[in-house]
Amino acid sequence: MKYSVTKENYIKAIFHLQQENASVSTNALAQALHTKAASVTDMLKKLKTQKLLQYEKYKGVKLTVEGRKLAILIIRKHRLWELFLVQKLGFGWEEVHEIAEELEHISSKKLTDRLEEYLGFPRSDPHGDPIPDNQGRMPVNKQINLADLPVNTVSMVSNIGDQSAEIMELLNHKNIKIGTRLEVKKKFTYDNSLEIKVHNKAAFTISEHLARHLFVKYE
Amino acid sequence: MKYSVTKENYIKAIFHLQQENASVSTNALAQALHTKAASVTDMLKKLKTQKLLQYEKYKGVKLTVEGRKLAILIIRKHRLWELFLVQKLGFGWEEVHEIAEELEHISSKKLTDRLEEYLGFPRSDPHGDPIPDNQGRMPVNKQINLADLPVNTVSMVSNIGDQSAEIMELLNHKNIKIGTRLEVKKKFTYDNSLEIKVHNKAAFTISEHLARHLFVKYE
DNA sequence: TTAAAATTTTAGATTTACCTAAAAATTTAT
DNA sequence: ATAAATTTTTAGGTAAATCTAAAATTTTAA
Repeated sequence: MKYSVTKENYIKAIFHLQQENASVSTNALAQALHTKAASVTDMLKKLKTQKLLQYEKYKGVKLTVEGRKLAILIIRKHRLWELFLVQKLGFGWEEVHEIAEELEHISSKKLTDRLEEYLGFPRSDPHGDPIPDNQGRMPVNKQINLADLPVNTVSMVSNIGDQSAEIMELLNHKNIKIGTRLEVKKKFTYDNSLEIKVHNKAAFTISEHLARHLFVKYE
Repeated sequence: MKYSVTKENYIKAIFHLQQENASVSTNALAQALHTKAASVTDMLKKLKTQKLLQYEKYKGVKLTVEGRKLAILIIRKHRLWELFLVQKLGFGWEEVHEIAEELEHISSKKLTDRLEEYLGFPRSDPHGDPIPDNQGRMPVNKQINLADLPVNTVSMVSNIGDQSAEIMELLNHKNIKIGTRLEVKKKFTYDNSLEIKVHNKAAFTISEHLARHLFVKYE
């Protein structure tokens, strides 16, 4: 079955918003897709008839097994292309997201599988997100929010929970990227800011807001 | 300026049909794009207002400088991706055309230029077609139709003038591909079939129809 | 618990790319 | 040169994806 780019984007957005099997609201989708609630309602009806999701008026939406499969395939392609752009074409990891948004809709399954092979069957993309295999199995990254990391524990930045240019600017300035090893030295309860230390450089402070968007692995 | 995939396909088709600055007919376009003449007329009006082409009712269509630039960019991307698929991902040269039809619409200019660099600034694609550079300059391949090749002249297959699976099947069977060195041993005026000889294998006969779709370089 | 607020859906339009059928213009062939 | 054939355009309509405005439903909060 072949779906339009628009439909694929709906499915992907629902997948990303659908935490713990909870259903996704029309408004949340409208915001994520930069469109209006009325448009979302229209589209959900169409996607329902295509059995990609379960939808009841006023009750929100959940992906079916079929829908989830499609979402994972799109994410697989997105992440493989991101890694290709960084690893083979020398792009910076902060500039590949936008290009991968287009490449993820290229349909050839053979291309996806060959690309994966060419990249050596990677397990995660340049942002640290896991890459689903060609059976749709997604490796689970045991990671924790930096704000929840105990003090004095060495950890490695494994994920950035936001793709905006703004966070990238800040992280570049602070010299933090995927793979950066750091530990939390102190937590300030006043504003929940954190004092962290990278490698053996001088410690510095980051906001709670930033910490909440950084994920780390440890032990 | 960003154009829809459909519009890009119209521009590309006009470019390919527009020989020697002659204008292209509505019907020819309809056939090339697998659509109807009425739809073509509609679209030509839109593309005219976007200044991509010159169009007068009943007089056919020609690309403007702007339109030609766009066409060449699309062809550049198409051919770079084809080469990438063959050279880096190990695809057969007969299976890449269809995939490149999708990849040629990826918009990032930086991606195109990086891909070109990654491939070592190639001058032609796996079918032997020249790849335009990032200034839109297209190397001219001096090639001749195999049917017009003088007898007993060693030449090299440089281009296949048809992308169909059918011609590929035949060529695979005959063991002919881009780069194959061959010479014409005899021309039969009865049906214009040709006896050709590849390397030092036994000579065999090909139809005029096939010969007309094979292009070679010699001297 | 019911009124106000927020969310969601419906109704009715718009734009893009396409279609068929019929009219208009051009080309070809007698 | 004019009638027939062909090509091209116009007119009017459809489906996909969007919109605004208004109605329906659900949630929240006094």
